Amino acid sequence: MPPEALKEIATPPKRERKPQGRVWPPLEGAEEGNVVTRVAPEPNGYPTLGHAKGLLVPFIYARIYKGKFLLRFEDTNPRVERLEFYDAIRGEFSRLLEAAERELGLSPGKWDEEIIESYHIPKMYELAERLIKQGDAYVCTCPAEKVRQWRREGRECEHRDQPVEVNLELWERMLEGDFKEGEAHLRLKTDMRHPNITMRDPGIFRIVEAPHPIHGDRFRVYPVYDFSVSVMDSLTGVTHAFRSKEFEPHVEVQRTIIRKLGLREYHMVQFGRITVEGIPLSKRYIRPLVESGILEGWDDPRIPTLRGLFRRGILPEAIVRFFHELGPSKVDATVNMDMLAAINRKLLDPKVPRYMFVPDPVRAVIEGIDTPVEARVQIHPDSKEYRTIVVEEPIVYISKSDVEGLKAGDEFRLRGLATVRVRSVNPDEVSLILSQEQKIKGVKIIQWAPLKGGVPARVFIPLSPYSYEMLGGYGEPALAEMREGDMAQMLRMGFVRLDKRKPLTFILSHR
RNA sequence: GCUCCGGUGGUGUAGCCCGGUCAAGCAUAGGGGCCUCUCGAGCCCCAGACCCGGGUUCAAAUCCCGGCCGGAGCACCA
Repeated sequence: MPPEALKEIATPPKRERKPQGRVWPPLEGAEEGNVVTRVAPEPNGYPTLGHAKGLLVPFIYARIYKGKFLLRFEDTNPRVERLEFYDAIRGEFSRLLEAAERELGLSPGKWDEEIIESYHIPKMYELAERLIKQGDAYVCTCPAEKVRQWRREGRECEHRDQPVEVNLELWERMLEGDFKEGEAHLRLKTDMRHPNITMRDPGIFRIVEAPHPIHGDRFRVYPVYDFSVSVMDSLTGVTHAFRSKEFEPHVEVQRTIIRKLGLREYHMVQFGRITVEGIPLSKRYIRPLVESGILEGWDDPRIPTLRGLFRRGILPEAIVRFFHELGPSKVDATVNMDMLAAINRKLLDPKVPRYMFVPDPVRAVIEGIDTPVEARVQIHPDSKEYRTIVVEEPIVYISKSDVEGLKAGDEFRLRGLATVRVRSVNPDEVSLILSQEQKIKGVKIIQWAPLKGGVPARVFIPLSPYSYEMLGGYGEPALAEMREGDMAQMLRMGFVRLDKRKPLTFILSHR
């Protein structure tokens, strides 16, 4: 019997491991090559982690099935939309998609086409007219309050049965500007007693008297969400329209619109929203914090806007990996930053240089060391490259937290410089003496900075949207050569991104 | 209240549609060990879950019924 066979008998049970890596569930009705998906953000703010899911889920499916992916701006509520947000969305989405191509091999890492919904408003007017002529839509001039109440009660108002000619004329007048905002809207005629209240003659066009960021005052009648998505998705060839699940009750409305217009149908897929443990994701909560100055801005590293995350040093690649692993689940997920951090760390760890930074510095005088002396520190544990630090005087900074608990006789090593023994500890100065035996193994190794040449720096530690900690101290001279945006690991502290050079300020990404 | 959707280890997910191969996979967090002139990293190991109750079946995480719990929506916003 060959030894391998024996071994098999001896240790049989080990089951084959299933293939690693996340495999996404198949998309209903999808076939390779015929899938078209889209992301449809409203340019009304800076995109957040929540938007990243809305971007990545349809993108990933589009690429899995070698289909098309569209970016469509849903800019049909001019009151809240601003030009700067179109660009912010383009910019942040691009970084994510490029990262998706690099990380997951989903190519091409960009959208295939950009559509701005507001340019299609004239087409939507035509369709509205068609609905009116078919008797499927009517102009209602009831006040909002009454409509709300009657919808709830399932009552039909007097406008519902107006003749087509009257509706046509009222519609014309809406377009012409005979009505003010709120005075008239076009409603789809469905069923005022439908169990799903959103289905009770939903409004499909309304008047908005606010300048549009692109078109100014060209339009005053705008389609309502349910109408514009349905029409746009159908007209642009979308096969699978993704939405976070709060839109679920609208599926029926949208399907009805499509059918009444005789347009092409498509799949509607819902996915769950994500919440970051304790951190507000929605603009509603973030905005007041920004406006009150509690946050530095929409790119504050304490909030999960994409720009905030990037500024904090979370790589777009990490965000992409994160959502790829989360999958398209319909369950609302509460995630903690630990997961994102863990992914980011794995990306950063192999390629980011190491530096020494001493927060809360305390002077340490070393007896018995000949200065000047050159310390050699490894730039990265896996590399053979070293950096030298010139120590001109026998005095270095070490961190207060390392000093605490030290007592005479304790031994530790100043990384790359010397192994030392404690002679005495005073509140603002530690007295050290060079150890006889310069051992490295078995002793605690700590970071330090030279008294002369040490670079003042600080590290911003995000704690919550409302709080942070700022650690000041000295770092090794090489910190002065870093460029804004560079990533590094501060030894025994964590990964940081250089936020700005004057004063030298790092942001702690995570440990 | 009404409509819809979900409930798999501490957390997030895979599996469920097409019952068996699930003594349930992966990740993260937790515990232990090893390695390392940093570490909360890496490597190895350990522990940890199918909401409850019925039913169908030789067989149920998977199908059916009931319950419980959770989420979303109920705007002339998206």
